[in-house]
Amino acid sequence: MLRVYNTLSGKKEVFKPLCDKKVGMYVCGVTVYDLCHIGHARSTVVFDVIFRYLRFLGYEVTYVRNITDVDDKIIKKANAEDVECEEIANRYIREFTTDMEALGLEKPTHEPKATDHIREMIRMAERLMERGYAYQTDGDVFFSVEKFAGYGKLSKRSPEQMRAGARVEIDEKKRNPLDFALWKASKPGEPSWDSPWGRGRPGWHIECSAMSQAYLGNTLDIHGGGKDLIFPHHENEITQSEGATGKPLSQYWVHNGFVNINREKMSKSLGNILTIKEILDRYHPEIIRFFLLSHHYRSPVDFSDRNLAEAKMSMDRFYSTLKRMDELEVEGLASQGGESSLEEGVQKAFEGVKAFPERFKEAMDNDFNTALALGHFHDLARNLNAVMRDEGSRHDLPTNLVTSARDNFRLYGNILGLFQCHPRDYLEGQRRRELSGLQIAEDQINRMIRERDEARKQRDWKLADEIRESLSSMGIALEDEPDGTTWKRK
RNA sequence: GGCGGCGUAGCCAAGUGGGAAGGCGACGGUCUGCAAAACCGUUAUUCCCCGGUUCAAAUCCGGGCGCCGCCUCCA
Repeated sequence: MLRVYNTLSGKKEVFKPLCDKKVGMYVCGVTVYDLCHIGHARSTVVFDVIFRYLRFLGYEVTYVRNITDVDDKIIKKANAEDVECEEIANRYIREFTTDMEALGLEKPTHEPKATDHIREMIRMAERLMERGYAYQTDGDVFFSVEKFAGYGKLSKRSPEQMRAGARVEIDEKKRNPLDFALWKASKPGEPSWDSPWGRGRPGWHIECSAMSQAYLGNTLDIHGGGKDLIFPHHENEITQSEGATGKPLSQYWVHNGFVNINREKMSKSLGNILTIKEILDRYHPEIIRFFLLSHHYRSPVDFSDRNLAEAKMSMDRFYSTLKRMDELEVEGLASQGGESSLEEGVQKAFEGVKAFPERFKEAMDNDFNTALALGHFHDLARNLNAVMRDEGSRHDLPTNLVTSARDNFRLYGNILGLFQCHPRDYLEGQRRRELSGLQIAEDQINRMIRERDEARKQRDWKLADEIRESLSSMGIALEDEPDGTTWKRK
């Protein structure tokens, strides 16, 4: 039974969609004015995993992730480069799509752009005018916060509290400083659309209210996004949507925590923004996913070389285990073994493999505890390594042990977007990334490995060790395996 | 100032009423020409501090200390 932490109630609640087996999920996507960073990666990976897990549970999920393509920052950038807003938006939509594919994210069911739904936004603003929640000043339309009784219920603060510490700019056109724009009169040089209030463009929050309604109806099952969106964005969405429809906007509100860089908040002003592209240059996408998923989605995570190196080590270990299993499958195994006659270690591995699906599910059912789920993968790998390590008897392992273990990695790994590569491709992909930071070319490494092999055949251990030491000083570590010597970056 | 969250081993990190998961590191061992990898073992009598509730608290309540986020169209 799945339980989900709901920001609205501040508690974990049993997940029960409105409509039996169907789930409507809306997640706030990106504003396309710049390259995406590791924080966007976290949010999209977290909701990608939630999407996959819900489908695994048998739900038919409609997942909507919007693209904000009309916004102050886009306009600013377009003016700076003296191009159309559309050009900026399209450029960064392309980059965003490339990044998402690289991270192995599934495509949402719908990815609507704000500019394709202006009509719905105008209609919602009109409705709010009709119902007395909104007012017009010149060409602007504002939502009147004090008309909506529940204002502050998501972010847990009252309008009085907010006014006390208000840092919002005083806008002469607003009746109350906390009121927010549904529609903005456009200035020259800005994109604009016809509306009952003259040429203008939508406010930020209205796009999500209008698009979630267009694709998923009045009440969603899950509405998600980064923690920073709780206020004001999601608070305002609730206010608008519920003001317009009289129905709850979403049953469950899910928010992911932030990514810090070396314990500092990532921000433009600190200049420590790490883009997804920069990280992908150095780490295999599954390492990034593993790193993100080894923390609970609501906790902050700290991105640092040390922490990423740790994630890499874990992934290397998993793929070494997978590689060993693949080799065994190719080399051939004993046929189905009767479980009763097996030795203790094999018995234990068998039990681990059989218990895995239940353990995995239990972890994920508890508010998507991916960190615990990954712990179970570690247990699985350790048990398997233990029985595969003995060269003499490992070919006596029962086929069904190895195949069901492999299935666990493939099937449950898929929910996390991990362990989906061929081990060779993973190891080589990561190695290629690491080589680019070193002073040595791959063929030179291979040449030195051959020389060392020759020396070892002659039992010239001194020369062999010198070559190994020489490579080591260049950051290359060697591993002698039964079928030859491989290398990796230290 | 208001609101919210966090503090678990040298480090990373689960656990939210009754066993302190898992990983990294370290140390000892098996294996190896020596290594590495892999495996085995050891590594938190105790969960920031002080009180309280309870048969029982890392977990609930009160107070303190420390860190962080939001209150700015930042995921």
